[in-house]
Amino acid sequence: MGVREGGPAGSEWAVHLMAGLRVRTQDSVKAGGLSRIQEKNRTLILEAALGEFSRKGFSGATVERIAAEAGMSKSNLLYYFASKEAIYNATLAYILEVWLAPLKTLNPAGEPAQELAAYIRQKIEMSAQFPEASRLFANEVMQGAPQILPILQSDLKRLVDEKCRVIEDWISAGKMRRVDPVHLIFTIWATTQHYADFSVQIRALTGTDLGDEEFLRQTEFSVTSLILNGIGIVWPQESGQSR
Amino acid sequence: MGVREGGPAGSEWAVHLMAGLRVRTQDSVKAGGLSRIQEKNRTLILEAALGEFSRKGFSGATVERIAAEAGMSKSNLLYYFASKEAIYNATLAYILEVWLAPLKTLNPAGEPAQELAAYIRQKIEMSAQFPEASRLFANEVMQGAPQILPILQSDLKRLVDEKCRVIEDWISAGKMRRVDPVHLIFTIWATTQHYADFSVQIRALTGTDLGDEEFLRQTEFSVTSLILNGIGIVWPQESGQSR
Amino acid sequence: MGVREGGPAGSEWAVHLMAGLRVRTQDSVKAGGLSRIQEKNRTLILEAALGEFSRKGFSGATVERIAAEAGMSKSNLLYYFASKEAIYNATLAYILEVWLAPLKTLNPAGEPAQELAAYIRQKIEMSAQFPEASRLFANEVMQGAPQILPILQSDLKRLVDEKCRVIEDWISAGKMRRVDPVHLIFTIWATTQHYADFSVQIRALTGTDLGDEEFLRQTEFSVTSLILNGIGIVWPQESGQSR
Amino acid sequence: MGVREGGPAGSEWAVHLMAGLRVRTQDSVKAGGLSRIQEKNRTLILEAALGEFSRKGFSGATVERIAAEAGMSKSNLLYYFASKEAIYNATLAYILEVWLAPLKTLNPAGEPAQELAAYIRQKIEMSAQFPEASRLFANEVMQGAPQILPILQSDLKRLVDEKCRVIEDWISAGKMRRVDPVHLIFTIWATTQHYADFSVQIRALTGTDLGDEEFLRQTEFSVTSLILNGIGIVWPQESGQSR
DNA sequence: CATGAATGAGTTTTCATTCAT
DNA sequence: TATGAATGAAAACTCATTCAT
Repeated sequence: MGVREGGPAGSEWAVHLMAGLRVRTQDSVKAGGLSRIQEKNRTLILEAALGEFSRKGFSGATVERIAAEAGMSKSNLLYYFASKEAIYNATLAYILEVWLAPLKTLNPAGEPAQELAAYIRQKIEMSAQFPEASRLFANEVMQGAPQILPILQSDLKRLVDEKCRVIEDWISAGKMRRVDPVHLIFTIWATTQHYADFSVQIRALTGTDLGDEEFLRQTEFSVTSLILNGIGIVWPQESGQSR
Repeated sequence: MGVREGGPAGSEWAVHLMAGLRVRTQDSVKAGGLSRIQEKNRTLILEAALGEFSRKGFSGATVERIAAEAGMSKSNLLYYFASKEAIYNATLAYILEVWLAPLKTLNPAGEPAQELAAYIRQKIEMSAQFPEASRLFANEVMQGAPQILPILQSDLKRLVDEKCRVIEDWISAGKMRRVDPVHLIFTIWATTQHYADFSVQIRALTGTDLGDEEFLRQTEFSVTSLILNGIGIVWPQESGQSR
Repeated sequence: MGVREGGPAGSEWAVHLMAGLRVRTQDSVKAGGLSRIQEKNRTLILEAALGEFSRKGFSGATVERIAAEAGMSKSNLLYYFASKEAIYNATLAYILEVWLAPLKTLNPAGEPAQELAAYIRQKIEMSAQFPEASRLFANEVMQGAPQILPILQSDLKRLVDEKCRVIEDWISAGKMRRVDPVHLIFTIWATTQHYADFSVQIRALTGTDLGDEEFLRQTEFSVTSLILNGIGIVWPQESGQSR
Repeated sequence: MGVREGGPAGSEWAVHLMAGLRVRTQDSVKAGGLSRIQEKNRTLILEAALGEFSRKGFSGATVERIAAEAGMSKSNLLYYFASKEAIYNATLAYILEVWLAPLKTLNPAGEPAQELAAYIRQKIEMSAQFPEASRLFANEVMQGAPQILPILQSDLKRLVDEKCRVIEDWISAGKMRRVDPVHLIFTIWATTQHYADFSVQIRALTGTDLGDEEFLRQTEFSVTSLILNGIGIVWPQESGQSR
């Protein structure tokens, strides 16, 4: 599971995002771009780091294990990233945009039913495909967001404010029940990410998790229908087959 | 915030639970009982450990900081608990029962509206009063539940199965919309715990968190109303003022 | 040679100074003083560190070698001093006062002949007994005095300014030739310390160094007579036998 | 200050010496001579190395910084010099001859007043123009002269012995007071080099150093007059303006 | 019950040097 | 000539744990 062993990415937009993200990650390193080999190694490292950090947290992770998983020597890894913290930050950056992207797709011109259903579906698919990213992000925030707090306060805040206004407009237009938009967003985040972050618990209780196609569909359906009903939108049951 | 500096406990049952837990935790340690001072020190350690582990995770926590926060020497702390892992396990145990208690109160004989609303309210109040416990638990599960997986698979699974049956009965009785009970439970867990686990993010986006009485009420109302509406229960709006 | 293997300190004032210094070093650590064992180990470490740092410089020194020379494990050494830099600073402090002390003894009420002769003699004996201290100090200053620059600019400057005024007074009183006092002080420092700092070169050129009693006397005589004559003081040849 | 950024060389003979040295150093490298670019790069490296080694000492210096300062890659630098130690040795060689050259100019046929005054002036100007060289040399000797001890014992010893005989002759001829010649030489070295090696301390105490023309003249005057008076030579005050 | 002293295993990092192109 | 990539050995810490008192 996760970026590394996820196989061919399942949904179009996720592939697209990952591709975009990589490009951006690259040219932020040095003017002039990276050599083929650098690009390859950086990616290997970041994917190994994502696994290690999400499994063990920052302190529990070791540079040596990341290097081993990336198939290179510790020294060589440190040739690419100056320190453990630098790897960690790069890994967060590697993930952050992808992780926050779905919210951007919420289209003010669309109908809340379709828009929110699509958003929830994307979030759940993210949880299914990139559970490690979800856990890494959760870990970072739970420890007080030492690295990304500024981003949360600026970029994310701006984005959330904007989308809250979209929801307000839908409410004003009578298209959905009056709810506090920010709590609606939190609810969507909470429910969808829960399936990635607590997958061990979910597996302990249900015997399966989002890695299973069938369970994924069920989850998508349950969450979407509960939330849409919760905001007073009659949700056409025949969705959830989108994949 | 948290167990230690929680100030006057907000709700009756939580106080009751904590008190109960303490007694139980304490006298389950060693046959023969503990001296007054032992009892006091164990509690000091566990509360310090809760803070440290929840802030830093298992690997990031240090025995020295726990000892310092508990106001004793490292050596003395290790007189009470044989190892860091032992402290960690004791801390988990210290918390687990309290953390899982609310679900037990779901009364089959009650009406789903009242029962679920009460359950949600309890969970949110737990998040408000014991955010460190929530984070500790989340951390443990996210890292694969190395210590508590067996408990999840046995005790928790039994409890969840039982309550799922309760919900099924309510559905069969036509008292609520047909939803997958386990997903309903997950949704309640996810949304309520989210406010504790991601409080830094919530604060970054809203400027406040559950520590604020006003925000706590808002959250309680939003979450409860969304979920109850989501399962087809008309929820009397004037609740949420229960505190 | 040096503090450690210097045997019983040769001259009274040096012993006195070292003793004074130690006391000061001790109680600057923690209120309440150090235990017997701590005092012993701190001293062992500082003396080992003095040797290592003076031989290899800060970068060339290794904590492991200092620990070995102090007869303890690296970890135990780091129990006493938090870092290599801390050891280095403590070593500088351990030495600095002793190193700068002789200048303080320059007595305005005395005759320049006696006073300066005594000062030169002290400085040369310092070089003979604590060549490692001299080299450590030289090293520090030559690398730009990263640690002690503030002390040079404040304490030392004050002291030098004061003693320059003493010399000015002697000049005004017609007791010595008109020279720039600060250059006189530099000349005394330079010549006396040179025998410690460049002892390897001196040994290569003369076959001996200040460790040899005979050479020590010669040096004392040559330097004192050259400088005193240089400032127009007829120097009674029978001194230099003071030891 | 130093070789690199020395600006317009102050005195004729120093320029001459440096020039001579360079030629000699260069074509002594490899039989067959060096290409234009090799010659240039070797010089760049040696000048960068001089700065780095004199600032940080051998252990504190890094090949990478030398390479950076020389404007080339580490790998390329190591193409020119097989190892860090090789660079260090070459840098010492690059400097040594210049550093020791002034003593050679002491002319037995001349008058001690002129000869010694000229020698002192040369040494002080060396300190002013090549303080880095002075510090490098001091560092090497203070660490036990690991690289140049043989040279000190052979070449330098021969030279010093020879010049001691010159001084003896002057003494025998009644041209100066009876002093131990070797101590006289040490005194000249010590005083003149002190202004380069301890320039940070000098600046801390006087606010200036040999980089300042005015201070340079003062120093030259003070040191020369003190030493010449010290050996019983009446020194014509109006010199020291030679530059 | 309590603590200061000591330690060994592990972890991050630095850096001279080598390799391949 | 020149350089980017890679590495191994060393070094400075960190920290849970043990020991002695």
